[in-house]
Amino acid sequence: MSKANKTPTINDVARLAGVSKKTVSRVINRSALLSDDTRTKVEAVIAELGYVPNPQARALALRRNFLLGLLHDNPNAQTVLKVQEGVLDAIRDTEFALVVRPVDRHSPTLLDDIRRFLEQQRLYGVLILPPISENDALAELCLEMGCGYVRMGSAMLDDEEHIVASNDREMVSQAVDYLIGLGHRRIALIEGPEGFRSALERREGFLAAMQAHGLPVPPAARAQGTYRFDSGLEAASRLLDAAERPTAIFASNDEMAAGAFHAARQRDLKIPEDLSIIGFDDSPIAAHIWPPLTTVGWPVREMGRAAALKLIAPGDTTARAFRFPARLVQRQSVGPPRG
Amino acid sequence: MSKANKTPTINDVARLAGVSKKTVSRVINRSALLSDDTRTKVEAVIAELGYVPNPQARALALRRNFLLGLLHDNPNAQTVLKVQEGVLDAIRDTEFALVVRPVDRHSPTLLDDIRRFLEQQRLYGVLILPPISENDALAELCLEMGCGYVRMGSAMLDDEEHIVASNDREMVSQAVDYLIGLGHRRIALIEGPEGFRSALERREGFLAAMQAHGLPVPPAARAQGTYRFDSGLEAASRLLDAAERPTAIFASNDEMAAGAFHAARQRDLKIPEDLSIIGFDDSPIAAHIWPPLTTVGWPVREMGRAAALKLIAPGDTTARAFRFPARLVQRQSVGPPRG
DNA sequence: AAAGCTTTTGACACCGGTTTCCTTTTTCGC
DNA sequence: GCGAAAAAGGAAACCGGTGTCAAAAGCTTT
Repeated sequence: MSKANKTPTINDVARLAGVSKKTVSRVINRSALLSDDTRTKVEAVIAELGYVPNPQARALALRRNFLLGLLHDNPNAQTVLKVQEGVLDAIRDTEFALVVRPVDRHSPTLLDDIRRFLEQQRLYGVLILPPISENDALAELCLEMGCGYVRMGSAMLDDEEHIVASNDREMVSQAVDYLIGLGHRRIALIEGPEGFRSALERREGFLAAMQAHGLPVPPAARAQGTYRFDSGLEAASRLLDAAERPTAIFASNDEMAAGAFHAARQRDLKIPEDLSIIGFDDSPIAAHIWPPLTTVGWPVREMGRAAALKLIAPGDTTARAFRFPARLVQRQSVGPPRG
Repeated sequence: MSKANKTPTINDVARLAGVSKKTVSRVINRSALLSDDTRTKVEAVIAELGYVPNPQARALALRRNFLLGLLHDNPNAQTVLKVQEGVLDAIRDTEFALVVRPVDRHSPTLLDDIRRFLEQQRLYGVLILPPISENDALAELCLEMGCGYVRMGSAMLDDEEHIVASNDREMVSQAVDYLIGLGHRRIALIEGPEGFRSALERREGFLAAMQAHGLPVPPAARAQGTYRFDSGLEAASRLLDAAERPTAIFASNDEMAAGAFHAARQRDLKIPEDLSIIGFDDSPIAAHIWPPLTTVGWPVREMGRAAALKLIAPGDTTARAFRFPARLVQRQSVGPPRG
């Protein structure tokens, strides 16, 4: 009576069930060494009281908590959210929760900020999204702090424990093969910014496919962007004003592809009749521009799920895949070249 | 020597400083009753050891933790992420962290799932994003569980403690005034789905502005969508095929506006010459379609920050504002009507 | 019935903080 | 110089769980 209305603790359960705390603890943790009798009895009391173990107390006693962190630099809102959903898929029905932490890639105190964050929150592990997942110092920091980590991205490192990656290079090659198969010969590339592993992989995939078919890639058929809309517009403008106008463009992400759409429109080029465009990411924008953009999509949500599983169930071999296949999403921005 | 490499605890600090735990605790919590002498001494040891208090132990002792939750139903990735950033602005340099929890609005077990989530994580408080922020049962659940909460959205309730809202109605009115000022008379509305407060507010804002100018809104000038791209396309198709074709359309969000673009294009209507379109949200897509979409943007990040402050510093009156102004973002999808 | 196992259970210390309450020291007025 | 009040600091209990280890109970075996 007197202690009404407080959330019940393990002690309350123990008292009501007439057993010790430890026994209740055993029931909670599904310990094998328990008679069915006591188990049933304790479970009844737990149900009656609506008892839920206090996660902070557990975290303290076990000397580890059940918080996963997500470090990201907002490259693409949709991607970040899909990863969050994937992580949630993985931790559903567990006691884990997901803590997010946006960071500023360009901050000079980036590493210190993250260190303070890890010290303060004592996370079980963190997921690191591209592009900051490419920062090796960050991975070392996690190691040093004894914090589990998984890096996501289009990385080339073969570190099965700490990497969940897509296979950008191969996918871009396939996309370019597809263009070539349709008859395109003059295919231009809008590549991503220097220093991004994804930009590198996509470029290499592009060049490899062209070379495999013996097609030249003159400097005028390559332009660099920043992964942003404006830069795609600019890059495409340069490409389309070249002497030998390309009949197709591969853009290293959808935003830049959208910029290229704009550049084509300014020049009265019809898509896909005068110009085919392929993007990368399958972001929402791809479906919402006109004509809908053919692009390469990677299974972000599944990757988020796999990354989380790698942290919380490292023994689970079903989650050991670490290189995920992407697929070409065919919409309406690609056709055979004119004539 | 022997206990090397473990993260230092309050006991280690106490021993090295030659004081009791309690004194160290006093230093951490900036208690007033302490001599400067001891304070300096203890602080030196803390710095030397790189001691950081264990948040789980603190949470246990204080009977409350420092976790804020974000409940959302992914209406719009960009919005969710901006809110996350706003919350991070608010909790920077505090010990709070942000836990995210996507939910499925249509799940029959929605409330139970959230209840379990709150029971398990024992959050300090939660932020609820639209559209699930409109669910009153959810707010009651939080109250019942003793969990602080703030609802965000375009709500009409005047509950300064628990609401952070934008002023959709007034903003839509202004947008429509703007169209009328340019000379438009036949203005159509694509409204959001039944049951969304935001859809309601935006519709009311639209109708109020039309009525204020004595302009009729025949049934053929109204169509309902689901807030999704496809529905905008369909709705606009109906509107544009009506006997009296409108010269301007207000769409209740940007995605549907993008769908309307598509419908206009199918009918060879030029934007803005033949048809002006205004959207709502200022989502990334608005800047990435062609022509760039004039739209109404609301200060999502600031609202996220305000919502978080309401939870963690309820006394702070600078954050008491609860109705945020939106603003018209003028791009290129609006012009005077032809002729 | 006693001895010897195995299974089940509980007492107690501990995780790393905070709170309560009490003792010691300092300050200060007279 | 003394007593009293105020300031400073410490001992022990507590928050709600888990780990260790030993005791109790149940079951064979002889």
